[in-house]
Amino acid sequence: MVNTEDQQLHEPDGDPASLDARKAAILTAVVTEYIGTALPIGSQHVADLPGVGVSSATVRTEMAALEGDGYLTQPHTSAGRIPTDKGYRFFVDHLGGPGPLEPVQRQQVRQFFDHAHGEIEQMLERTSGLLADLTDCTAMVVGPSHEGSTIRSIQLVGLGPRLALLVVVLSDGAVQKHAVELPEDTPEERLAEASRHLAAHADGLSLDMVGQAAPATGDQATDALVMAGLASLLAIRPEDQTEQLFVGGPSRLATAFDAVETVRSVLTILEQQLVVVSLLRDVLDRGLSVAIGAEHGFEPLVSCAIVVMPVSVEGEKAGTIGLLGPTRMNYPQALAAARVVGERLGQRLSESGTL
Amino acid sequence: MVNTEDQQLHEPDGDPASLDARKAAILTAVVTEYIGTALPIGSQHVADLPGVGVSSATVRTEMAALEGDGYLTQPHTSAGRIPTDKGYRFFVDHLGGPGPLEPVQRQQVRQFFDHAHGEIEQMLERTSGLLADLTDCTAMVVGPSHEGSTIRSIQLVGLGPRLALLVVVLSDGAVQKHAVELPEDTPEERLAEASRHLAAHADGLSLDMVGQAAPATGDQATDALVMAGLASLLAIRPEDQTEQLFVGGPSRLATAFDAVETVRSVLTILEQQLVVVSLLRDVLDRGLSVAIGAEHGFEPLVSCAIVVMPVSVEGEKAGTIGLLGPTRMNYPQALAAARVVGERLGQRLSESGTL
DNA sequence: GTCAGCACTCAGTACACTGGAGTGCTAATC
DNA sequence: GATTAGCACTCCAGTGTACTGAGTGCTGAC
Repeated sequence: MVNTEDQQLHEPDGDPASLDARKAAILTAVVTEYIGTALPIGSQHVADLPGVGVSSATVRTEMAALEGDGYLTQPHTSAGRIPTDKGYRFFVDHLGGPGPLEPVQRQQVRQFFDHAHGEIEQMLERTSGLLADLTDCTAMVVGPSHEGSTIRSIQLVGLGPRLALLVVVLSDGAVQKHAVELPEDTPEERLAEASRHLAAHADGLSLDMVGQAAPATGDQATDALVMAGLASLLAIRPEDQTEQLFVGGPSRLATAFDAVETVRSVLTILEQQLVVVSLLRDVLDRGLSVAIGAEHGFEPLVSCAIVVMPVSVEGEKAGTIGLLGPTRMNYPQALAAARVVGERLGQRLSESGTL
Repeated sequence: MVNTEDQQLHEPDGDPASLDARKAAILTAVVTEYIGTALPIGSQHVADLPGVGVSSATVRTEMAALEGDGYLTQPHTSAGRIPTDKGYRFFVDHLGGPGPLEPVQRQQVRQFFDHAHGEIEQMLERTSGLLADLTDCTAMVVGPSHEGSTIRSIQLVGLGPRLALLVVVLSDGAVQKHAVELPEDTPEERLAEASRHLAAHADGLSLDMVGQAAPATGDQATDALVMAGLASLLAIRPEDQTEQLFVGGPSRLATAFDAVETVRSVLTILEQQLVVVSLLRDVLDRGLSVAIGAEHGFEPLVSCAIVVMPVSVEGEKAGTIGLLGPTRMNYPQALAAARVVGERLGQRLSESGTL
């Protein structure tokens, strides 16, 4: 009876923002403790925590109310409470910012970026490893999209009598290559000649635009080469133009879940780059930085939570960072790590002018 | 090579090459059945199999003998037998060749290589996926080493006022790139000029040799650029010159093992590219095509078996294929898949002239 | 040498019992 | 009216016992 009234008062239709201070404190305590121990949390345990200041009996009534409102649940009648996805959601929404990183970790990040240099792909790959180390989650790093970038250089390099490699450098520093089989033995000079024509035609264009016919060169054999090069360019497009995904520390999944079947299914998802990339984009598009349980609408990952963080270079979106863990992942830590690494990565990318 | 013969000729104790026909048949039956069911195999079950033709009692005595010789073991007294690593070793050594592939799979391989084209890295990556599909093991594909290959093209491409990208094309079709930060704003023409000098100096050299000082150009600013380019080349060396590793289907590990801890530790190994690459090389160097349990001497993988297969292009070693699974993996199938895919991959690589 | 028969072993399952952690409820207290 | 101590209740986890059945080793007969 009392409960029903309470529900109607506090719960217009599942308003997670309105919990009185004590309920919020207890819920937060349960979430924090459960994240740490992975064991159901009992009322006594919560009452013993500093800062709660009420007896276990009071905690019990509050917990019962929280369960009624869907923030907590019990594995079985005589067990402690564990948070529901809604409980985690409240927790995350009321964190008040990502919070700071441990000094040791801060140091680790600084050191990493001080020593990072050279190739962007390699750096992204290693960044995923760093994130996995920092958070004990599986990390996903999506590289910048080549969508807006234009061709800075295009060149045919002879590798054999009938084989050449088309090497394209984009304005964002990406390099694409494609083997071109030649119909006939082609001397080096003709390749160079064709390269010049291709470059003249394609320089400054985006990969999408380049397919249009190039002007004739006057020499038939060279024209054929140019055409072959353009054809290869077209072949690149669908395959390699999507953002690259780097997954770091998949083994952490086996630490996070103790059901091998869960590990298997999540690993299977991670093997599908396209799925992962679009999942991250999807979460980001919906304005979330954390997707808990079923929130992302992707059934195979209901037992997971995802933290996303855009990486931007001078205001432009230049990639995404993602962290994948169990719903009871350490959100403050994960958010902090994602934010710090995201910022530093953005800086690093803008320093090396990759946009 | 020599090792294999040696091993088979003088065996320390208990000669694995000499088991009488019936023992061999029973051992083979146990291995085959256990590979299929993952359950301990009882004497009755073996006696029921076609081709055995003796009673369960006889099978029992033979099994007891096989256990005494270390080919079989019992999880507990009243259970059936499961093969030991020595048992698997005997099985593999007496397979009499990899055996054929299922027609469906053969078709799958053909189709794959008919549609494979373009980038070598992408092809290797997909090959690892194909192998995982075919064998239900985790597949490892090691790309060709760039060791002997020489520089075919070298070019500085301007990406921003103070940033250039050094793009190096090797004779085997590999493309390496490295960001070069420029001390001052550099016009396009000077980059081109420096590129020409770099190319003249480096063309035909291996990456190892290129570090030597290039002749002066006469222009100081250009010289500085050339030096910066050479410095970047040196920076590439240790990092990226090792063979690339592509891992396909790590989720299969979670199917193969039901202890989540095993999955975790094997996944952790797979995250260390260098370790995996050198492990595969090591097994290959010892002349083995299968390493079972502790045979590879790598403690974290004692519960695994590894199948390796060199990929060669016109007699030259051009990469390695590896399959990783539990010791009770399907050896005939794995060997068959590795052989067929290895051959086709070698053909494909030689067609596209990547050596 | 092979095999049917038999006693034996032991994992797995089912069942009952217990201890303890944790709950919900209620009545007393502030 | 909110808080809390007290209490009865629930249910998991752990333990002990009994039973089953798959599989073994051994033995004696063919």
